[in-house]
Amino acid sequence: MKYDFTHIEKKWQKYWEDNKTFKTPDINEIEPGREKYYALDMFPYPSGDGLHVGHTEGYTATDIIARFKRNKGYVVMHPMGWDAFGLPAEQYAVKTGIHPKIRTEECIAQFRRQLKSVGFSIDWEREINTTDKDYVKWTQWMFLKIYNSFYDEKEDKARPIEDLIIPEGLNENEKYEYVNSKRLAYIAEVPVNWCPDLGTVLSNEEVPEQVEKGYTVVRRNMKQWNLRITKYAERLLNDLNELDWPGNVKELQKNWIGKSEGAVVKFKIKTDKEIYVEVFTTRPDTIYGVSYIILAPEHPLVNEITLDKNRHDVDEYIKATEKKSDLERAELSKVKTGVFTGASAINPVNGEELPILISDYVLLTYGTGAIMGVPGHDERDNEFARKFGLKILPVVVPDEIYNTDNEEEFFGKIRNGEICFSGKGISVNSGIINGLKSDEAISKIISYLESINYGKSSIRYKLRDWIFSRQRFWGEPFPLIHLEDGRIKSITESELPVYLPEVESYKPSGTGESPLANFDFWVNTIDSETGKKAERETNTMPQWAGSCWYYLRYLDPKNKNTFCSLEIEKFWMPVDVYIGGVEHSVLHLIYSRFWYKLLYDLGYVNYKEPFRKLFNQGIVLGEDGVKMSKSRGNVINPDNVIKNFGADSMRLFEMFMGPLEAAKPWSTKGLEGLYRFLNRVWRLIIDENTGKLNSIISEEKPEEQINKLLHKTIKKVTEDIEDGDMKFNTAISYLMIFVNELYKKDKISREIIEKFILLLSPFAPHISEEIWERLGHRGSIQLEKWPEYNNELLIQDFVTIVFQVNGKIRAKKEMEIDKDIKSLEDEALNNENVMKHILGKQVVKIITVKNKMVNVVVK
RNA sequence: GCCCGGGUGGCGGAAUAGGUAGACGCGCAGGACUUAAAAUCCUGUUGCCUGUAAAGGCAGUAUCGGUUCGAUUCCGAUCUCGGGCACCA
Repeated sequence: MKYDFTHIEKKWQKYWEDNKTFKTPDINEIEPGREKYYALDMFPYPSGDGLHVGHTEGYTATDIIARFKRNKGYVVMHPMGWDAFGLPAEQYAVKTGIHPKIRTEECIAQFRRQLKSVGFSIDWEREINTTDKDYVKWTQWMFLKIYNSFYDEKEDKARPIEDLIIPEGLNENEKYEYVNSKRLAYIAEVPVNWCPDLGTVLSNEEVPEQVEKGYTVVRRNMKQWNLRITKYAERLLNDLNELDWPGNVKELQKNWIGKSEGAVVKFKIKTDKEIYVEVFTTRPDTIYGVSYIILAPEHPLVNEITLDKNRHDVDEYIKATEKKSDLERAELSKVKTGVFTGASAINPVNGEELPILISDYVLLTYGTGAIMGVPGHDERDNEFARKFGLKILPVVVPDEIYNTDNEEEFFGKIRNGEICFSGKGISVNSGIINGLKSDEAISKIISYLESINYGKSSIRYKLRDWIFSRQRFWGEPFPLIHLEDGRIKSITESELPVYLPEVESYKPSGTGESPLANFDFWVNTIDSETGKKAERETNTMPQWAGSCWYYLRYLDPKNKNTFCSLEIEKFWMPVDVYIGGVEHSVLHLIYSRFWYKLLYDLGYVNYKEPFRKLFNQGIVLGEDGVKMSKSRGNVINPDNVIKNFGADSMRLFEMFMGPLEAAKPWSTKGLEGLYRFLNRVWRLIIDENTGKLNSIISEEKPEEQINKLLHKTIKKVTEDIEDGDMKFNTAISYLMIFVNELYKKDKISREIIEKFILLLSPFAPHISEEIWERLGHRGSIQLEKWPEYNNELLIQDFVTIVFQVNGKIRAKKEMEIDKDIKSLEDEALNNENVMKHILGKQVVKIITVKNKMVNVVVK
């Protein structure tokens, strides 16, 4: 009987399903003291294209770990679900008039079938779908918790809005406005990325993806819902330290959060009125080198301070800026532009008069939207000053130039714009901070500015609040209503979920509102508390909403009372290993961390961080070495691979291609190699004529040499799975070496074979189950104990000693282990080839490393 | 421009508390089995040179230099590929 992978794989997939082999026990069924392991995959968006080999690569890695941990005695959580809200289903609905829910179900069915065909050890009873009413209910519930919370700066955590202390003396309306201004979800007129083709706004993070697809994105001011993620900037940054994440992802998040420490400084505007402009700077020590002030064109002060004679130019400039998208603003910026407002400001440290300009290289959204121009020590300011002929002053010198003969030359070069020094050094021409190192100068000048009430230290982040609304149909509606008096109110929890209507048209409204705005029957509602007329909020949430917390719902998927019980959450969280694509490094992973921290603040979860260990799988390239794409026709379909070679071969090959994080090309030839390996395993153990065990398998005790190799293999495979590097390629190569060795034997102990099959089983579970059964066992191999290795058996009797002369290898010799240094050296010096190379030369010294090498140094 | 990560045979990739470079697989070449092919099995496979052979020599981990008895591994400079950020003051 040949290795009939199709038959074997179907048989065991059915067995696993019938016997609920991978069912994770309920919390009260778990024996006390048993260790848990939570192996999580980034759940897929079920697209119409079906699963691709990139999905299966990451999922295979997680599955290997999950299966291994079960064998190791852990109670394992290994679930799967669907991130099913999303644009493709909606666009399909616009085209066909079929409700996205229906299309989504079709796609899910396809994905589910495919995932099952790979043999992943998933507990399918925990399957979740972000578009289910039950799931949407809890996403909306969480939104309400966020909406009804504020950030307590003193306690540094979110708290329920009821705890907010409202200042005395406010009238009803002011109270309402005050509370709204503190909510962690708020509506605001903000510049957004509007995509006319899609009829929706996009988050900054989403823009590049859609632009790549050929959609245009423009900048436009719109009222949008925002989440105050910026309140969590510091915690999101600090808590990265405790995570076992790839360094580059931590770095990416760090850059994204973009913390800068510096100061805000007030400059008085030279008029008879008391107006000040505030700037943010990381280098307040350069304040004596300021030669002008620049405001962002949108800065609220611009209109107020502009002189009549400059007004025309300023207005023109603002108009031109408005037309530019962010992208253009950045790109065109190679040549800096700007105009004078005619106004000037006073430098608080020396009374200097400074012209005020506007320029689009200053961004309203960062810092205070205004900067102090220090052209001697900032590249951008330098470029600007040279273009506009503004004065350049040297106020910092590098340590090595300070107080040397080169100082004057350096000053000259700064003044004429030849060089710009943005590093730290020593302050000069700087009044009270002369002679101080930059860091000291910074603290001293800040103290001084504080003392005269003209500035204070300040920390700024690049991270912006999260624009949380989308003008789409296929997303979670906001559980909010608009009353006739214009007020916004959250609906009561008992009314959740607010689900999407059954309609026939999904086209954008054209007004910039969500398609939901088209359906009066859905929009018009009644405030359940007062019975008054109200309209539903028609925006929907972004796709990230559902993926912010799905890993929690798996733990307690059927709970009607809460999204996940606190006790269950405590047992299973945090996630022990989370595998997915690097493209989610800043989007999904920062949003989920934020969301989880918020739930933590409000007492709904037990930990500070959700994902203890993160790993990014690399992409699988096409056979031609470039990214797989339909247009190139180099897409590999897992269905075909499984049909032709089996799921076990595919799993094995995807792990054998190389380290998990690397981008690697697919190779059908390579896949065949792994298929060949499995055939070798099969034929080694099974007699192809009878289907019974091969006659070379004996009940005798294992032979010593092969037993030693087995234990070496156990050690390697165990460590490769456990160490977290996800280098399964080397584990598999050891399994191959072992099989190659077995092929040289004419008798193999059954014990050896059984342990080997256990080692193979996480990688190639179907064939392993089948062989395990044919070896006479009942029940799944998943229930067996993982083999342990015996350290004593790892000790080698012989080692190869290398003999070198002057570092060049001249001979090698097999020698008994642990030979003393003297006998190693004697052996080396007596070696024919060594002698040849030291002949006629003087031996200077001999360097010997026990069990490794002898190096004879000669002159 | 800035930050991060890489450059090892024909290919995917092994091996770094400095100590046998190229494990394992693919491909290729030769052989066995077969009428033949496929499948399978065995042998070889970094390059160059000497040698019938056994064997030996030289070079070699992007390039150049350094430290060392010894460097793919450590240090410096350069080239190059990939990813991220990109006026963040």
